[in-house]
Amino acid sequence: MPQKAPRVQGCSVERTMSLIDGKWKIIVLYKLLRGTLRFNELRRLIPSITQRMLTHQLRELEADGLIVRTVYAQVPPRVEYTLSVRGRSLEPVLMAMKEWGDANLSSVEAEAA
Amino acid sequence: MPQKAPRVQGCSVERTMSLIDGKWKIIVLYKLLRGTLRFNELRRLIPSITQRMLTHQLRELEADGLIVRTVYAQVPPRVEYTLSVRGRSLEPVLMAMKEWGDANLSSVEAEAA
DNA sequence: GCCCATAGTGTCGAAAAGGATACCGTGATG
DNA sequence: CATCACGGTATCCTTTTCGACACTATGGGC
Repeated sequence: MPQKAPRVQGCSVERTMSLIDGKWKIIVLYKLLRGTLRFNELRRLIPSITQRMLTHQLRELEADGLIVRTVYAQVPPRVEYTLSVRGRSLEPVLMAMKEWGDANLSSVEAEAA
Repeated sequence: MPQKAPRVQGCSVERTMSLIDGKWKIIVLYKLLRGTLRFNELRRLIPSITQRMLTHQLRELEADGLIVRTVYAQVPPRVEYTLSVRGRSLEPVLMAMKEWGDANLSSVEAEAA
């Protein structure tokens, strides 16, 4: 691969990781696999995230073209988040993680305890 | 799923992410997919990582049971790192990431620029 | 008039991640 | 005798991450 790295140098795995850095983005993307969600729906699905972090992660995901943010100019504000086509293309990665977690997490915890 | 979460609460994707947090671990695991590597071999494969970070990440991966660290009591120190069985079971996740990166990164960068 | 929900923003500060540099012991090389 | 490579440690520092909390505007319910 030629040295055309614009933001990060390194292999494709390294550059992929730079897009989904932090634990939150993967989780947000995973929750959105099921379909469009509003801001507070995401908050309720990920109880351990704070408002501030969720906002921030959503903005970064939007900037990276992985999700689409739609604002409805209503009296109670309504903002919907959807996976973009590119975001949805991450589905194999997300599903691989979910399946690995389902299959391995309990035993890892038992051994690493 | 019952509330048996020992370290992190949340879904399996969330708990999986807590094991491979940070950009380095995924990359280290990915490099180790090809086979056993020594410390400085890993350093050369991941030029942007510092010694300190590599050491730290390797220790955490070892503590989580994803890699195996073998020390040979030789005069030039020789330490080899190998994926454990559990670490190797992450192969689908790692390969899904690599393939996504290969397929999507250049266009993402073009659009997000 | 006051509190609720929505979808955030702003600020503060702690904690963690990450980088730079120096240092360790050993044996071989020069 | 000085330097090198190996596989790290130790220390210092900056940057980023992340949580807690307060605050915003709007309209509706009480």
